[in-house]
Amino acid sequence: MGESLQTDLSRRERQIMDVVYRLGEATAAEVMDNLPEPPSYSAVRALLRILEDKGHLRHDKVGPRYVYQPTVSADKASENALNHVVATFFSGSVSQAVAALLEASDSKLSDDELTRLQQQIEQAKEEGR
Amino acid sequence: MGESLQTDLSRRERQIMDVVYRLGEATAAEVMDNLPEPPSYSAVRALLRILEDKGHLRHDKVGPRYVYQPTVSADKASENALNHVVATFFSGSVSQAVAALLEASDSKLSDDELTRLQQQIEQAKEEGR
DNA sequence: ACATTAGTGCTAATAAGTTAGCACAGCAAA
DNA sequence: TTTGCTGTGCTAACTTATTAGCACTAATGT
Repeated sequence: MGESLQTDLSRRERQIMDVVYRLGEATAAEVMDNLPEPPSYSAVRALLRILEDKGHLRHDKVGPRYVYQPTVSADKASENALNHVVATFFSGSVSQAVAALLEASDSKLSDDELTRLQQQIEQAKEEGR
Repeated sequence: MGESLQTDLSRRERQIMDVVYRLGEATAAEVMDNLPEPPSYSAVRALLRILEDKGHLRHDKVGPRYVYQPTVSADKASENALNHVVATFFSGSVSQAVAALLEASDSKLSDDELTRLQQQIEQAKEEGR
């Protein structure tokens, strides 16, 4: 088990999980507002319940309304998502994926960020010994 | 328009596109072999035709059979996929995403690969001025 | 030429996903 | 309390996705 999100979920369910991860946690109304081709409020609520049934979400009741959160931490989920992309498009090569990430968005990365990355890589090297 | 793959496609359609991207190109039989919970051959062919109708795939006829390829290059598609993950899980921060990539798989990255990455970052810095 | 094999196209049935809309519960303001 | 607002639960319709199965075509070997 592992990368269920990519494989198990229907179109809408995935869209909703994406929104919840983007926001960290979200109410039905917030989810709806952040959905492409927004469906009805009722539809969103139904989907949220289904996702909870399937174990992907849980909710706290805060005030009168439900606030949904992922059951799988953002860390794990992002790791799964990245692994999936790496496997699908980069033959499992993390370094190629990183290269693509840098290339696709070189203008967006500040000098500071690049320097920070270099430090992280340096660190990874040291830990590797 | 842009990141349609993440948003537009149904579960099976997405699975199939993933397989085609993993393999670069594929026949119906190859797609079927690489699908989770493999559906019938007939089902796969139907889906391939639908994906072609929607403009995500095209085929060459090689010998008696069709070989399907993505209409969107792997480069573009991977860029879209990465951007989507970055937006969903890392608030748009490429550097955070790279960090996660390095961390999740530090054991898998060789010293050589890390060095190569550092060079790429160095290059990105220079291009940025 | 003929039979056989391996492929595709298509249509109709089934299954799954999605939606709308009504019923009910809680809370706040009059 | 009663009214109105904002939320949820649920069921039944509906739409879309998925599947099976049969008809057809092209290539291959005899």
